Amino acid sequence: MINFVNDNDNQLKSNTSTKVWGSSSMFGLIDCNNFYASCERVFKPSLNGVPIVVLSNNDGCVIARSNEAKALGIPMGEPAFKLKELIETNKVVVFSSNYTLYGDMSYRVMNTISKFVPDMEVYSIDEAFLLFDGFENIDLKSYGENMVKTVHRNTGIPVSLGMAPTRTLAKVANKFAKKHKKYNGVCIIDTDEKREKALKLTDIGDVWGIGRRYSKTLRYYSVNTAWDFTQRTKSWIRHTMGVVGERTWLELQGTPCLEMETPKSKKSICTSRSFGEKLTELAPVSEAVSNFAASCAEKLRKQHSYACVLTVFIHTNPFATNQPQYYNQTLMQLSVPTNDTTELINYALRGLKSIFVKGYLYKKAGVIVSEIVPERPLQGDLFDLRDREKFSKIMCVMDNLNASYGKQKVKIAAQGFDRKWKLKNEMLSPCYSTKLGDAMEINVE
DNA sequence: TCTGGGGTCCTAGGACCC
DNA sequence: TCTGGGGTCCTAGGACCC
Repeated sequence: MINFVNDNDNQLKSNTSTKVWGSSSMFGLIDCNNFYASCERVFKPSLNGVPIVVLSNNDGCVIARSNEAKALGIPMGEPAFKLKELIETNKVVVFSSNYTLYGDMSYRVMNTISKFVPDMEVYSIDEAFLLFDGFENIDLKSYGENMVKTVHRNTGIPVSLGMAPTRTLAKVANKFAKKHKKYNGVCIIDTDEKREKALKLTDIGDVWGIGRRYSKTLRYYSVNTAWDFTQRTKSWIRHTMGVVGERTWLELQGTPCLEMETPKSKKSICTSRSFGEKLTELAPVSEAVSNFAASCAEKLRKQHSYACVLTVFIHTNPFATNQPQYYNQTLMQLSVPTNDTTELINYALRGLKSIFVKGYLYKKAGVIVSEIVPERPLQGDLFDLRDREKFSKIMCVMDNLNASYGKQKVKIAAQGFDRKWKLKNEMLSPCYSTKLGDAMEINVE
């Protein structure tokens, strides 16, 4: 996702003087506030001011919270069943995740943002890095405020924007923009004074690139804030955290190490799910795995590539410590690179058979395709007996039908109809913005 | 009873070769 | 048969991100 540059010592700039960075090349990080919760709210304005949470697939744990829900102390990632009481007493509104809705809203947000900057990199469903290049004579603060307002007006989604000379600092700035109302949605770090102040107020665990593991280690060495981190020597950081930590260190000093990147096709694609109920027999697991393989194949065709390797894995519920545990996976080299649904299902089922052991309660399975190469004209292989041209045409027809008439209207028999494995989503909202023949206009304000 | 899913990069260690 | 060292490639696992 990210290009690394300036990885050598001579790129290190001195930061001892009070430097005012020019705005010649500033990075921006814009992201949606409480994205999934905000999406649900756009179409149900009656929920303004009401605590909302959105649950992960299978209604497992909390993956998004409105500000009101955060104020109730509902933590991110908390399993839903542990929150039952809190939810009932506080009348928290709960949604199953609706990725069709979020994906479409994301597209609208990104589309609006793209009109404002020469270059952007969509980093995740709810955030994007921006490059402010050639903005020397523009007041970035008011320009940014206008962006934030426009996105909200056009889509109904509130966003925050951080700007700074590096991506890691832009992330820091973004946190301030989100946290404090006085910033009006936009915070800029463009002087050394602001940088120092911001870093002193930033907990080490909140720095982009420093996760739970490293923050624990760092705290042990009395590195508690981002500022403490920058005060250590580069070689100490290198020794403790490797090159990744060193890059973060440089970025926090104001030396960019991470460049904007053009979208690349994925290097691996994974489809996996926990089952709605535990499965003991091969048949329903086969059905699930067929569907996962089909989904991988579809994703491959969408980015016009083939996979050379397919991995299948299955496992029991690791949280059920009183039950016998089993985890296994198998990796297969495909004889010919492919994105053909029928072929990938074949491999996946063969792999599954080789690792499936009867007698366990299976909770989850998945298919991963990797060693992804660009689609290219099909070459005849002496030992390849498959009529690839024919199957390629069939896939094309299938994709087109499913695009016009809805997902899974046409599928392979192995994908089945039982769907014993399918996940729970009992509190799903309608796909407001993408329902067929129901193109929806959003009105806010 | 009930604990997500999909990615990336880096490193250490083993296998193998010369 | 024994010995040493260095390079490369691959893989599994760890760390991080959203």
